[in-house]
Amino acid sequence: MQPSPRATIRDVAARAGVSVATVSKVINDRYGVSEQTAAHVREVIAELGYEASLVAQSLRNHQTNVIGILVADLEPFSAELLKGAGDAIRGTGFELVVYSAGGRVGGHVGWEQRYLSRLSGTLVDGAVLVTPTVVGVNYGAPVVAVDPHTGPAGQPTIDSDNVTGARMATAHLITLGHRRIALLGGRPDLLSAQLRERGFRQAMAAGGLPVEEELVRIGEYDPEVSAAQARLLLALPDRPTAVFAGNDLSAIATMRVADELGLRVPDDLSVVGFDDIPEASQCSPTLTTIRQPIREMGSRAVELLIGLIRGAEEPADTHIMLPTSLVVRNSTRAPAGLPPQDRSTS
Amino acid sequence: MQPSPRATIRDVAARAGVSVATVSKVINDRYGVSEQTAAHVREVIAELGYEASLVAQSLRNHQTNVIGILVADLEPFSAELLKGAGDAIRGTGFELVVYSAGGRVGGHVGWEQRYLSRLSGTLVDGAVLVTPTVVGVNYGAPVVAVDPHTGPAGQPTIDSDNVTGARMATAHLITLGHRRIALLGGRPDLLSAQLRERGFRQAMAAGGLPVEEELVRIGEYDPEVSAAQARLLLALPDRPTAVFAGNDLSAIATMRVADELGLRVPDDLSVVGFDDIPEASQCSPTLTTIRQPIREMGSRAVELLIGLIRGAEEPADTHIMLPTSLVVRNSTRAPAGLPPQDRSTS
DNA sequence: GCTGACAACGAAAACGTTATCGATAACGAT
DNA sequence: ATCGTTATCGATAACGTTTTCGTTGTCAGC
Repeated sequence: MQPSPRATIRDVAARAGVSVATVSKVINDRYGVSEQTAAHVREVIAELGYEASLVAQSLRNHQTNVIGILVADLEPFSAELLKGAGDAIRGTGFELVVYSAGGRVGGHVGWEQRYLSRLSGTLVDGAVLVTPTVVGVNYGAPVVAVDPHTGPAGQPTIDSDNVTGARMATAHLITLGHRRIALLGGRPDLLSAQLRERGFRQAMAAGGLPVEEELVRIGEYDPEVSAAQARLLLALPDRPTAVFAGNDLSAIATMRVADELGLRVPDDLSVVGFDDIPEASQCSPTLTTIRQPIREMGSRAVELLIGLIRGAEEPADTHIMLPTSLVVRNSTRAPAGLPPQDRSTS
Repeated sequence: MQPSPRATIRDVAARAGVSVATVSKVINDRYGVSEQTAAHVREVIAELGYEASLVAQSLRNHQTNVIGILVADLEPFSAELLKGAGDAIRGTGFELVVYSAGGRVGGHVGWEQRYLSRLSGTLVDGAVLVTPTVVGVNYGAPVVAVDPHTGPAGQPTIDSDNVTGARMATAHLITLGHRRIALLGGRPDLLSAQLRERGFRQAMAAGGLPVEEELVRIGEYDPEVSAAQARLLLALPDRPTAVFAGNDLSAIATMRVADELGLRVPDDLSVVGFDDIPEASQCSPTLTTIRQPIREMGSRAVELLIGLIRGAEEPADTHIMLPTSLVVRNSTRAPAGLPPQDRSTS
């Protein structure tokens, strides 16, 4: 017993003894059909288990009620962002489809364009681009960028306050009494990495501390690369007493390296991360970090996008910047020899 | 300068001086058009930047070339599975759309049905269900289940060898010399949790060890719940020297609790997990665990599904079971007082 | 009993494709 | 010249909707 090949609007019309136009009106709550017949049609619809074909509707209406979200890879940050996007989309009548480039982006600028040209206007009504390498391109469909590589220009953008966050992280370490503070930066081509480095330097300057370039490394936001750099840092003759890592993944990798080398966190080394991904509160020791409201960034992105799709005339350079905050956990402490002082800075 | 409203096949036909039928044939490499005109049409297509409307094609062809993957939530396991699915789908001509229930499933049996009825036959050609609560339902479109709650029945299914995995994990601990071994099980309604408990009991029996029911707890695969249970376990007067956790998330939570209580892993407590999610090799200490080939499970699922969509007549009870393996890292050791022995069991 | 207004409904075009099938032309064989 | 064959191409119906607009019926008001 194979299932009957799916009822169409014509089947419903025939069965209810009305025209397809009437059925359509009932479905869409359009004016011009008596409550009596409407009720009857609804009965038949339920009886047949009819559901309108999204494909046909899309063709007719020139919109698919689907929005796409493009990510380079599904690391914890993207996954968290997806959750936020998923939260925001519920109840809006839109569906969310996720495209992952599967991590094979590899510094390839413009990966998102390949996807979007195929998709836009035919499969999705708009898209959220996560960490796009290119902004300002006209894709023929609304697009909002989250945490883009390049500065906000031409496209609505969402990110968090990277500069202030980095400043808070560094100030926290300085307040604890650290003086030799290393920076394990992100990928230099990413705007967020540049901003975090800027915040770091600002805080160091404000604290009257010189930035020793020897202690500024590039971890590329990647656990492997960061681990290698951490190994170098901690092998230095006059090694840093604290590390500010560009993201939590790097920070966790750093803590692991410290552990391998017999250094205890936070006793021998303080570590601060950035992002506050779920793992930050799970690992041991739990990680002091800068919280980005990742989920909210996801939510706001789809809300903004849906607004654009519905025709809202946002200025092209809308830029939503969400606040960051310091979350103090167990990976930071005053350096050996100093009594612990202030623990709250934010 | 707004973008011209997207070229249609008719525009191409007009510009190239041929009929739409001919253009269609060129696009789909159908027989019946001379190489000359084909070349010319291709030129015009490039010139206009024409891309066929996926929506119109879907309506006409009764297939969307999209497959859906439904997950309850985006925890690390699902995310990893998605990557595998993404790998497998590249180059097949299918697109992958991800639906996440956003974690609000909450033991609600049948959440997947709501989604699928709207989707199948209209937005997707088939679907992969991750950890579905219901199997054997006819959705009118091909479906394959990954790691289902209930036993394999009526639907092609993919999972890993949970029983053997759990047996290996437990045997590893027994070989190290542990005798008081606790089980921090998963959600009792999940088949995988039941099978892992079975494997645990088999290994204990094989080792001649009694299972003390006091040491068998339910962690529900959830970090919070597991942490609470771990606290109880480790506060026991005669506390276990080793814990076999139902998944890595629980194992990591257990290690954190141990840390809080001043117990050192692996010196004072050995911990084994299950899954081998990326975090398992990142945390400190790194986690001894049972590796499930999660990505491969994702790949195999979409391969199987695409086969079904293409008309392959798989028997409805196809059941692919992938092997598990023991990965020994730094969270296990012989109990205090005993010299370390065998470290390799697999 | 007419007219006008209004509510309820349906016929048909359109959205952008693809498949079928008939039309035309070219050409070799009879 | 006629026929059959083959290669190339185009007109058209269909896929399942929505929307426009015309048709019909009803009824109040004169």
